[in-house]
Amino acid sequence: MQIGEILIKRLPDAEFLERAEIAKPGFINLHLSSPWLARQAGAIAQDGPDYYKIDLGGGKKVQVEFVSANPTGPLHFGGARNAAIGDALSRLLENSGYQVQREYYVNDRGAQMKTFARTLWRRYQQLFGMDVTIPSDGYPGAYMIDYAEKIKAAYGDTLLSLPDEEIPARFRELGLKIVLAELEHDLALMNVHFDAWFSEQSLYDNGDFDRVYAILREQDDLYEKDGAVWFRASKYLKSDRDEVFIRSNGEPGYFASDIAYHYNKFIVRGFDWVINVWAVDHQNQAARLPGTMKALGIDPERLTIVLYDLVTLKRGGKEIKISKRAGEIVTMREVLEEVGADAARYFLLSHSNEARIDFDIDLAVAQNSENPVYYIQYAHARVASILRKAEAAGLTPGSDHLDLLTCSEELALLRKMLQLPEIVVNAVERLSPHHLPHYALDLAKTFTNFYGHCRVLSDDPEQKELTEARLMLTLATKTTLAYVLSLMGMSAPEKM
RNA sequence: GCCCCCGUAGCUCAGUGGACAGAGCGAAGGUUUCCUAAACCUUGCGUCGCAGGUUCGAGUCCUGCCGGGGGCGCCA
Repeated sequence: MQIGEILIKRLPDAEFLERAEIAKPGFINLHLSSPWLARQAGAIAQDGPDYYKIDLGGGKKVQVEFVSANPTGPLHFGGARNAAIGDALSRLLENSGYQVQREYYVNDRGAQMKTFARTLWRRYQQLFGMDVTIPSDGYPGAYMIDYAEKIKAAYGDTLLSLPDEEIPARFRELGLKIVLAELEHDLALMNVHFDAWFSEQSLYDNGDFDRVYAILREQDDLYEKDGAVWFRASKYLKSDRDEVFIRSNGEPGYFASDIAYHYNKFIVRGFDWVINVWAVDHQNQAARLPGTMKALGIDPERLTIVLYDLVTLKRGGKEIKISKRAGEIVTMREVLEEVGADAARYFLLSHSNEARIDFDIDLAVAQNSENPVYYIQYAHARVASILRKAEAAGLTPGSDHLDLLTCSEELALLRKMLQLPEIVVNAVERLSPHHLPHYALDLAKTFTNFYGHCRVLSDDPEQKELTEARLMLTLATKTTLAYVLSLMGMSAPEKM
C-alpha cells in the first residue's frame, strides 16, 4: 500500500488518465479520462480497421499449414474445425505484422493413395457393368462412385483399354485432380482459401528428400535395422524410441516426408516461423517433430504445432453417430450447407483448441437470441441501419462534440472497444482464436445496451451535437464489430 | 503400463499466480406510442472433480487419486 502511494505520486500527468487510486491489498487503479475515451470514437471511426492493427511480427514470414487431410475423399466435418482455426490464426497474424502464407499439405503419395487409385479403377469398371469388386481395404464410400462418374463423363470408356501398368498412375492422377478440386470448392464454402497446395511427392521429385537423406547420413543420424532405415530420434529427443525413416519395403515413411517437408519450409523457402494445425490424434508426433528439427540445424522454437480436439455433431441434444468403416461420414460440405459458414466458424472457434466441441446443429441454425451468431451479426446490421437512416435524414457523424459522450453506456462501449487490441495480442501469443467469439458477443451486448439506453438519432436541433457524437460512436462500433468478425472470417451483414 | 487433453453456475463455455471466480443461454420478475422486439432491464445462480503441497496469495503451479476422451505402428 505504501509503495503504491509513492508510485501514484510519481505518475506522470497523461491526458488519458483521469485519476489513480489505491485499493485494498495494494492495487493501483488507473481511471481513464472520459474525454480521452470519447475522443477514441473519432479515432476509430477515422482510421477504420487500421486503428486496431498492431505490429507483433515485424514482417516475419510465417507459414500456417492447416487442414492437410488426405486427398482421398471429401473433408470430414472435423476438418472444418481445423480450417476455422488455421484461417483465424492466419487472419490474426496478418493483422499483427506478420507476412502469412496459408498452405495445404497434399499427401499424394504412399499406401493410402495407391488404395484410393485401385478403388477408383474398380468403381470405373463397375460403371461399365463389369463384375469386379472394390478392394477389401479400399474406400467403400459412395463418393468414389461419383468420382468414377466424373472420369466416365470426361473419358468415356477409353480408359478401360489402358495397359495394366499404366492404370495405377493414371487413376491416381485423375482421382487426385477431382479430390483437390472438390477440397478447394468445399473450403471456399467456408471462405477459406489457400495460397499453396504443397505436394508431398514433389519432395521426392525436386531433390529435397535426397538432400535431407544425405545430411542425415553425413551426421550419422541414420542406421539400418530389420531391413529398414531408422532415424536416431533418441539423439535429439528425450526418448528411447527411434523413427522409421525408410521402411523395409524401400518406401520412405511419413517421418521421412515430414522432415524433408520441413527442410523445404525452413531451408528452401525460408520461413521464419511455421505453424502446423493438427488434430489431437497426432499428439505424439506433435511432441516429437519440433525437436527433430535440430538434426537440420533448425531451432525447434521456429516450429509450433497447434493441436485441437475433435468435434462431435449433435442434433436436438443427441449425438449423430457415424460409421467410418461403412464409409458413412458427415462431410464438411453437408454441415456447411445446412448451417452456413458464419455459424460454423463461430461455433468451431468459440472453444479453446484443447477442448472437445459438441457442435449443435439445431443451435447453429436457430434464428433467435439463443444463437450468438445472430445476436452479433444483428448488432452490426442494426448499426448499419442507424447509419443509413442518419444519412437519409442528412445527419452525419461528427467529432466536434465527442465530449458529450459521458453516460455510462457510452463509456462502457468505448472501453469495450479499446479492449480489442489486448484480445488480439493474447490470441496471437497463445495461438488461441477462441477469445474472438467471446469478445464479439461481449461487444455486441455492450452496444445493444447502449442502443437501449441512448437514442442516437434525433431531429431536435438542440440535440444535433449529441446526435453527431453518438453517430460517431456508432460508426466506431461498426468498424470494430466488422473488424472482429473479419478476424474470425465471418461476414458483417448490412441488413438482416 | 507410460504420455497428452478435459472436469468451473441448471445448460454451453471463458478465465494470462492476484481484488468479491465471469459471459451467454435457460429460470423468475419487469420494460416497449422510440433508430430493426431477432430488443432491453432487474434478480437468483458456484463444495472451481477430490485430497494434499508450494506461495504473502492457487480455478491457475506441483504430487496423488476419481471420472471422461485421446495417443503410444515399417498408417499419416
